[in-house]
Amino acid sequence: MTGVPREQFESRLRERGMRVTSQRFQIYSAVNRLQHATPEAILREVDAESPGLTLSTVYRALEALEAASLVTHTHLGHAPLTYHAVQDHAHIHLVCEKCGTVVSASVDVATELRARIRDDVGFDIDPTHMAMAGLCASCGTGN
Amino acid sequence: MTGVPREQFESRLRERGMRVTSQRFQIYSAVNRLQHATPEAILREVDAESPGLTLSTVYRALEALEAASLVTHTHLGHAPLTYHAVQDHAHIHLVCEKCGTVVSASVDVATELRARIRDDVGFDIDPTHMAMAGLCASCGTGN
DNA sequence: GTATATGCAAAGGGTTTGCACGGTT
DNA sequence: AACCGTGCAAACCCTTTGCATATAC
Repeated sequence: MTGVPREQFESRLRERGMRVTSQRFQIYSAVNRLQHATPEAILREVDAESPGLTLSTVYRALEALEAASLVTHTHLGHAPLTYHAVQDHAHIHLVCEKCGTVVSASVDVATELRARIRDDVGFDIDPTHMAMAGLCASCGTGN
Repeated sequence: MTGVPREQFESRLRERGMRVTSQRFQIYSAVNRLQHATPEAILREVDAESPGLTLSTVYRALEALEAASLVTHTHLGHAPLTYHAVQDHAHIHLVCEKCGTVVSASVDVATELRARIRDDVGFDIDPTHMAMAGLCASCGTGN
């Protein structure tokens, strides 16, 4: 009852000559379950059910899963990297500089910006890869 | 022949009860001189002329200068923070994920995005604080 | 059987902190 | 004279790496 597409998980790894291991699947499942999954949070999540996992394994597994196009990461600023399942990743991350809250916005809001930057500077931005900083609704209004 | 406004430097610090020191002025000057000034680069730059400065002093001075609204920092992703004189800061940083080049764009390109995110999510973004990732002109065209 | 993943522990880069001394006010 | 800033060194957090063992193929 994990909801994670196991076949795709296996084929994407095998296509690249990578091995299917229980750790990788547990980590992949945890990423699918968690919201903004930091390596630490993934470790805790997996370790709660089946102890023995190591942080270095989490890092190496995430690297493998990313190479297999199963997950991506986003830079939130000073905070640790967060990982997402690729299919859940079509959103922009907004981090409040004051309270740290992370809000999501649709990638669509950046369509025009992307076109404009492409025209102006010839640079093709990926607005999901790096969060945008600012003030959230409650912090911005003097609360 | 530094070109750095010394009076403003002094008054902004004094207004906040902070002290004017030679290290702070050297660091502030270096930030004005360098492009994307990392703490390490600032240390090297200042230390070349008058040795003895420490990295921890650089960090603490930058914190002070930032509190005094003389400098700001930008997150470039995995790379160290970069500092800028506030008056030079009105630009967006575009980091190429492939070659690492940092390109600048005018803040104006994000005016509409900012309004849209404010309307949609009530979040007021500061597009200068965090860089945007993507592919630069040469890397994006298959070079 | 062979190559790749894992666990463990140690190292790495960037940043922060504690404390005594020195400089600014 | 009082307080803030500095230098030095150690600690910190996040991430990477080396090496022997275990596991997938």
